[in-house]
Amino acid sequence: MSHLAEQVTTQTGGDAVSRKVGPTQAEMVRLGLERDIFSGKLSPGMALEETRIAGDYAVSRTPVREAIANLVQSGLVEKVAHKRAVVSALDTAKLLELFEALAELESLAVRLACVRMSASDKDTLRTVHEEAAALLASDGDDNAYALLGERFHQLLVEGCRNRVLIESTGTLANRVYPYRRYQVLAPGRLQRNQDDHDLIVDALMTGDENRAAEAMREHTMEQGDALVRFIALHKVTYSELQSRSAQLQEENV
Amino acid sequence: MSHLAEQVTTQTGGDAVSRKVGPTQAEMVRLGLERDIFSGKLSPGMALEETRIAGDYAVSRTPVREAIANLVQSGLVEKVAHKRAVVSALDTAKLLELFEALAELESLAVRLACVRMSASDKDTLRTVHEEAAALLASDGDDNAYALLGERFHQLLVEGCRNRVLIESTGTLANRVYPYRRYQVLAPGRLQRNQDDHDLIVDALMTGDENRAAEAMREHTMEQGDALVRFIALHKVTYSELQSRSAQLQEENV
DNA sequence: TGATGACGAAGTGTATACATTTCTTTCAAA
DNA sequence: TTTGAAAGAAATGTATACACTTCGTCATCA
Repeated sequence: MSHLAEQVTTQTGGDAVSRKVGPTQAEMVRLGLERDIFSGKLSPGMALEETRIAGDYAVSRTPVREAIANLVQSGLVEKVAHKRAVVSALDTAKLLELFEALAELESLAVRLACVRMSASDKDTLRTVHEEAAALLASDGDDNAYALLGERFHQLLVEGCRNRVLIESTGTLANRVYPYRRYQVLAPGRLQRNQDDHDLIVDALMTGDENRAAEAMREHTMEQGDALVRFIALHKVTYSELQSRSAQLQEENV
Repeated sequence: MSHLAEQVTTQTGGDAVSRKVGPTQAEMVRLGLERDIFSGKLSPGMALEETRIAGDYAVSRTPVREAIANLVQSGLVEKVAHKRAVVSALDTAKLLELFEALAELESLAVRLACVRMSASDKDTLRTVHEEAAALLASDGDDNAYALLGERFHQLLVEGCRNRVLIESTGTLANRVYPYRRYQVLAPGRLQRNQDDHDLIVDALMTGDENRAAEAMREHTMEQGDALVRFIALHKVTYSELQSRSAQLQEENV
């Protein structure tokens, strides 16, 4: 369910003494497809052909179909009967609605976290935040900074201590994830991001739940607006990225 | 996704020759299982045996497995590899978390609906509310009142005009639905419910979004608390209901 | 030339057979 | 009597074959 890296064990056929137990084939395919969607190897709008995927993963169509069915329910893939499944392609309006909902959920989670987070968890959060600040100041690796940012968000949301809310937030976050990679190019975004986090941490430490919730909502909504603006401005580039990803997958057969 | 009747469009209609086109077998099985879960014919904790279900619906195990996979992702059913799928059985803690999240989502939806609902939609809402009041005053059918109540909630949530939020709210509502039927027995609940709705409608019509949102949250949270209290008090009865449901299904083969 | 309908290819939906795992029962030993 | 393990039964996971639908292509006709 998470977009974080997950290992996919590739088992070459004909292994006589292979370990029987372990992840299901369908599970492995699902994780693989999820990763490809998050990484952009499968761009929004691209079709998922069961036969091809079955070939890629050296399994039959049955587990592939099961994997796709799961992705459909999680919102990452869309499908209608007798037609090919496609990676969910969100128009601008839907994308904004998604961000609005996500912003409200995250805001709510932070409000609850303000009261429910343990002192040690707050310490961990502050540590992560300061590490990110140091990394940004030293002009470090963007990817490393992104990972810290994800950990920051995860700690924050999990602080609400409500498994259902955590799950719902995660689902929505996953649905916007395939689009987020398009906005890392925007200039000054990282510093702006860090400043937002600063506000959130400050309010959280003060115990001001209203301010923390408001900061969180504005933070996420700003990300959504920025993304939509970026896509609107770079419509052509976006289409190019899609087709290029399609070619890439073509070659990887 | 909703517990309400779902219509699937059939393309080639109207010809005398019975052409097998339309809803997929897997879709039909999914809807059937969903209905059985909502109606209580399949109680939380009960196992879903693929072979038996396949027999009941006169299909093979393949569409049954697909249907179950969907239900798993929607949270209505839980499953681990190589073990039987079971209808999600929520403990008291999880149930409270579910209601907390649902209450917040519905509260948020109502807050947005306060501003975004059209005048005609507000009129419809008021009409439904008044019909319910009349039905309750005349000591009418409980089932009819429940249906009006669902329509009331649906109108309210859809008033937020955010498809993602509507979908998320619906998903959570579905997950608590199998448990809601256990609380209709509580005395005075209907009148209390109607009073709550009164507060919500009043605040909504006034345009007081804060008051409307607060009324909605308290309304849902109260339902959750009442349900948890009821289950705690009637633990034995609850178990009896479960086993009796199991027997019922046994006979319906 | 353009529209239309039929044909073939490709892909999805389902049934069935087989493989693997888990559950159950039985029997033996402490 | 109780515990434990092993064999059989039952259920799930996967592969494969086939049926039905959709889509692209091309031939036919206005």
